[in-house]
Amino acid sequence: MEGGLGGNTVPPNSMDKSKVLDVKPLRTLVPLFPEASEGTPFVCVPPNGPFPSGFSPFFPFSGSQGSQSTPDLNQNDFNSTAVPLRSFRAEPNGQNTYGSHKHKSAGSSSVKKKAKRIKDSEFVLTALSNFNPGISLSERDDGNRELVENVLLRFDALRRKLSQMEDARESHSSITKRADLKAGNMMLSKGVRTNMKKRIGVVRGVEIGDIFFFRMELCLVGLHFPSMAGIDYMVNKGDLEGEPVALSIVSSGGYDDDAEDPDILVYSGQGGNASRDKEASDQQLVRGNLALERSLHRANEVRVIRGLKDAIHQTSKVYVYDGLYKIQESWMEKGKSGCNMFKYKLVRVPGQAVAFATWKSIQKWKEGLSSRVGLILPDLTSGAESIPVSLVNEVDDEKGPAYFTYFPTVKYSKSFKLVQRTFGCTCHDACQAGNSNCSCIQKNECDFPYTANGILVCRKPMIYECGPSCPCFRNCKNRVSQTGFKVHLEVFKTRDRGWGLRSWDPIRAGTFICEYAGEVIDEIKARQDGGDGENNEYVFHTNRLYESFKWNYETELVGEEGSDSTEDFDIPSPLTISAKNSGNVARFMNHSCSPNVFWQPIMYEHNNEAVLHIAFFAKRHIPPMTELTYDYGIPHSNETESNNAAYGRKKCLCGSPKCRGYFY
DNA sequence: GCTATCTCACCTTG
DNA sequence: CCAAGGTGAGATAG
Repeated sequence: MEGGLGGNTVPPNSMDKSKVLDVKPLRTLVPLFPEASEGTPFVCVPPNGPFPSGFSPFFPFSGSQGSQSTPDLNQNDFNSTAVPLRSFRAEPNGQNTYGSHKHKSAGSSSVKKKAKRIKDSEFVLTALSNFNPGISLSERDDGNRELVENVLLRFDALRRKLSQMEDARESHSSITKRADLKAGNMMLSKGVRTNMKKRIGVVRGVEIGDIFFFRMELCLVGLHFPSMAGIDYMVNKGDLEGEPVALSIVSSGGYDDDAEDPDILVYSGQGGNASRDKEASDQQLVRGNLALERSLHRANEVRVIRGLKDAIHQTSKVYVYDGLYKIQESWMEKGKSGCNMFKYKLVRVPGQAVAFATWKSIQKWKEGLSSRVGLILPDLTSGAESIPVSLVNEVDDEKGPAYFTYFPTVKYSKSFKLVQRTFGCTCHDACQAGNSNCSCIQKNECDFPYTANGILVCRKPMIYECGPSCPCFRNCKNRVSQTGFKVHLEVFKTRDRGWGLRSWDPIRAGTFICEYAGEVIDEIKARQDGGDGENNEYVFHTNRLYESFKWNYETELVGEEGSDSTEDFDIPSPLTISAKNSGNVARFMNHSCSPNVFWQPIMYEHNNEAVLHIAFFAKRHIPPMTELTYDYGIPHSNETESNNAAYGRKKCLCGSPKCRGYFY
């Protein structure tokens, strides 16, 4: 699923590709491509192949009682490492020594220690005293895909909320702005975590190619525990020698360890750095360095997490889980300071899904050092967006989707106006998060809807942005969805679902992706127009039934009263947008029953009229080259019955374990 | 031998 | 560039 670039290029069920056109900028052309009845993106083919690997069978955990038997099918972590480590054998008393905290009672030692640790931060303790993490003790030890995603989702929701609260405070500098650490601490202390048991090799539920944006996230899902240190290891006291074993490393680019080959990593040992009150010194063969040395001899697999600069937020970092490596050799060399440094050469275990290699390729495409295979058009928007959108087909010889006019936003025809006369704010610089006088912020229940770097904090029935009618600066932070998309998108041919949309850049949860552009039409007219069902593609409806999901933070975690409100919102005025003739990249987003993108209504002023837009945001962190999908929803039953033809059911090929089997 | 507490270093983050 | 910051290994004391 994730990071699936390349792979096997099996030609799909072949359609007639002979009617392919010469390639010209799409937006300027009149539609002349085949009838929608042919070459429609939503062909009905039985799903081929099994579910994506790493998806353990669906296992609901929301029931808070601890279901003891976590399904453990093929992911036996010890088997898969295939390295018989003596230190892993049970001790005489049958206990696996390290990390496997004993479940004597709810107040096990580690929990007690945590509680003590945060005792001075009464905010956390009082707010959380009755909190039920919904994760059983056994699930805390050993995770699965569902749990990992759940933990990451909850962490980020909390982190965004804490960021928002920090942003709103008066900015005297003494206040710490480390929402990531605070959120991480709260999660850990309340047991919202998984894979707590330290282990060599595979971590259940974490897939190769998964991305993270904070070191705390690595810790919460059990991939790499130290919040700063680059080497994680464990010392097994049952082992006579008491030798440490390296488990995982984070390569953050702090030391220059660059290799051409993406399967090779030369990693520097830890320590010896000069700091404010310390001279550079020789590295010592202790801690992590010792563990890596021992792991070289034991030949155990080491997880590698590669830290890279985030393409969208230049100042921050992305971490990519790049799978298992083995240490091939180690040596010592003089660093820049003239002191001794340890070096470890790690080689990727063959046969694993690609991850970091994809990133390397993308980097080369961007720098123009290598050309994108299957590239049809470098920019199908012909410059209508500030960032080009590639059109690519690596699968067959179809030369492009049916023609349409590229139009970057939503068009309201004169006869149809969803408008109310309102006015924007009166701020004369950039609207400030804590400014209670800004009327645009007031409309958002006095919460600034975005964090300082433009990430959506919460889903809401409506988000009010500052608009063209507001006198505030154009770079006001409350204009996220109207300043064009920031990720490098690509329209590509999928294997069995027509054309799809994906991104070259890694995308954080809450990132604005694009809006749904097109012509606003009447729902009734839409039904008439869409008479044969096939024409119903490229239409977006707000008034369908959507599967509910939880994305916002849990109110009890930040000490707010009241139970969490539902996130099933109604749109007061239903909106139907047709992108059949003109639209933007959003029209290529396919349906999935486990989508990674959701939509959010946004309103802002234009010529003193409030206009509604539909904006798409990332539901979770999305690795590069992962298809972007959202839930198309289900038409209300009276419509499906009376208008079955217009809302033709299509077989769903999303492949998720929760697949409903069809979509509309 | 065990635990509680302290100190320090760690490829952090904005 | 810097300072606040969480974690856990290791040291020390009881």
